[in-house]
Amino acid sequence: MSASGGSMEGSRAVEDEEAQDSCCGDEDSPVVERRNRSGIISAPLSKSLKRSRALSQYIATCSAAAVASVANANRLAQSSMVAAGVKAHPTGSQHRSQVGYAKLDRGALVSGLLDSPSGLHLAQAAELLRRAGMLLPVSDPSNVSVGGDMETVSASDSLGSVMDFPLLGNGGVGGSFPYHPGLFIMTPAGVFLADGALSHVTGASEHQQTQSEISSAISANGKKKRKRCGLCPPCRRRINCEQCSSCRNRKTGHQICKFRKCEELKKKPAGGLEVRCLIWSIWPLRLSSGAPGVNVSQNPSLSRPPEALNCICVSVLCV
DNA sequence: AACAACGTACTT
DNA sequence: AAGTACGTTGTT
Repeated sequence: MSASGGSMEGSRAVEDEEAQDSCCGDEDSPVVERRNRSGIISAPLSKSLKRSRALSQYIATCSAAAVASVANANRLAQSSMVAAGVKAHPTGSQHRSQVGYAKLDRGALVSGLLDSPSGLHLAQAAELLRRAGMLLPVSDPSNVSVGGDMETVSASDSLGSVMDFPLLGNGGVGGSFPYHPGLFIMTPAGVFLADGALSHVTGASEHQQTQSEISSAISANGKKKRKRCGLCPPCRRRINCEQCSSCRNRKTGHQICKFRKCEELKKKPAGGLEVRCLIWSIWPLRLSSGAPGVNVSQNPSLSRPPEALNCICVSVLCV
């Protein structure tokens, strides 16, 4: 790149700063004044954002809080389902989509997660799934049938099936992962498992601890303000440029610096809530790496970016 | 579509 | 209460 010019400076500055952050980590290190090439000082954001972690940590170091969050989300999602008049039992098509978890290669997904542009949620999802799979035995075969006759799945059935998501297949000690993909919901606050599937492994205190977080992530009327992701380059930028229109018009505009505007918040919220199903989030990873049984050329819809898709189960939960 | 201004949720 | 910043709406 030999391009130079005034308009490029801003984005280059962001990239430079991002490069710095990514190599040094952004953990709770002492506040050290850092400047990017444009001389912009990095300053702390809110406390909540201080706790952001490097993506790899979401894979390598999983906390018990993740499991607690899952348990709390269970109840919430369950009540949502009840409100929507939806049963937690899988439908026929859902049943078909469950078979075949075990065929998948776990390592490939994990590496894919790490490479994902929306890595945080995917990494969280991966860890969550792995943990849940290790913690729990298959609960109720009549409720969720997994790991059986996967060979009966047709090519057409593979559209939107879970057979491309290895973590759902090899959960660990217990063998096949016992939860229907529709039970997973993703929110800006993380990935959650619905339908009380984990309620028996966590205590009431943990339940209460994260209840407020869940409520924040999924409010009843959907008008809750979204929060910045804290991980994208703009979010990691820590000082206003003081030159963009937002900075210049801060008093009247009430807008964050344009260089700090979260990439996620720039996108339109899907269906009032930014909730996507794990499956669709991981989808492109498997497509790009040659998902077994998936023929993109015969199914053009498969090549759509996951951002444009919302999981069916999410629609049920949020509509 | 980009921008500006305002209302207001949320945080400190 | 004051400051910050997201969501919405009107204007260009």
